[in-house]
Amino acid sequence: MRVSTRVEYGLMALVDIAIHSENGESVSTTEIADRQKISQKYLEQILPQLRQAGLIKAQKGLRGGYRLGKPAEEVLLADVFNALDDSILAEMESPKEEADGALRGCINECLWEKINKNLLDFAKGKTLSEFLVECRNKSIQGWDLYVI
Amino acid sequence: MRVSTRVEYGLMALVDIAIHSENGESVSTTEIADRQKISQKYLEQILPQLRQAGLIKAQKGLRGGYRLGKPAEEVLLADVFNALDDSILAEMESPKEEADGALRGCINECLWEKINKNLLDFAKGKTLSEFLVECRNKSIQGWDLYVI
DNA sequence: TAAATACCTACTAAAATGATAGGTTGATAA
DNA sequence: TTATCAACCTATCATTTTAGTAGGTATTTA
Repeated sequence: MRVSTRVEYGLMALVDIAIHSENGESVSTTEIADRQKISQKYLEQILPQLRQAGLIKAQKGLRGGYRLGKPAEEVLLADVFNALDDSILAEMESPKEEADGALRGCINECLWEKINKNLLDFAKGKTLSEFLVECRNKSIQGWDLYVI
Repeated sequence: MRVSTRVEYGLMALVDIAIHSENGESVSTTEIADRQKISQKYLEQILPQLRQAGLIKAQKGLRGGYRLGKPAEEVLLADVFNALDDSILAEMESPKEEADGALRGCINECLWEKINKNLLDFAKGKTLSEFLVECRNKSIQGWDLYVI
């Protein structure tokens, strides 16, 4: 399954922010873009979406930047998906889309709904804090995540 | 999660072929396109891919058409995915793609690999025959699937 | 007041998607 | 033998999505 760079970059930014704001400082897009090798201008479009979803908080002006909007234990992968990509969990809340024919509708009910349910369950059960632990473990194992 | 029309139409065609070739006759693209309200010319691009994957067999010429290439119990959803869409199960066999940075790589390992594994398990466990049963049940419940 | 920062809007190049169109080959039935 | 129907092949195309680039505005702090 393919995932957009928006989601990928958004997740990377979240991890970066979580780790580098632990001292109480805000983390700027410039820092994130430099560390994670992401286009700053592209990030500037992504992070406001995470802010609107309440996942991060912004501080404007000199020495401003981002912090987490809530504890990392409460930031769910599903929230990130919903904030950055309409399609991933599309079937989640939307009333079932009209299928042209009945066989098509049957396929939707029998397959896609189950697949989406599986994905949703996974995404709702995965927190940023869990994810941070896994990343730190990787880092200890010799990865250079630019996070420690 | 979004799915391409190629996969959707391919599945519809497989169900249609399975049901309408039970009497031993081949099923033509014209029939499928008419019954399922799919562009015939578009179907003509999709079905050869299913044939190359061995899921259906083609018979050229007058009174020709398609039949299943193997028993419906052996046709897996995963096979259909692989035949019609490069990206759905992309991570399945391919050697893990190079991630730019280590954090990106970590996200790939910790998240996408698990998500793809879940999807793959589901797709490998779902057979066309199971699917046919579900479709017939729907049909009995009042759906008009043009399949009975 | 200068610098750094988030934020906003518009634009764009490239790729993917969802077809449409026309022609070729092969099998069958009359 | 020939007309017809069928799979098959290749090219083209319009639209949408993706992945950015670019430039400017508003806000905060030192």
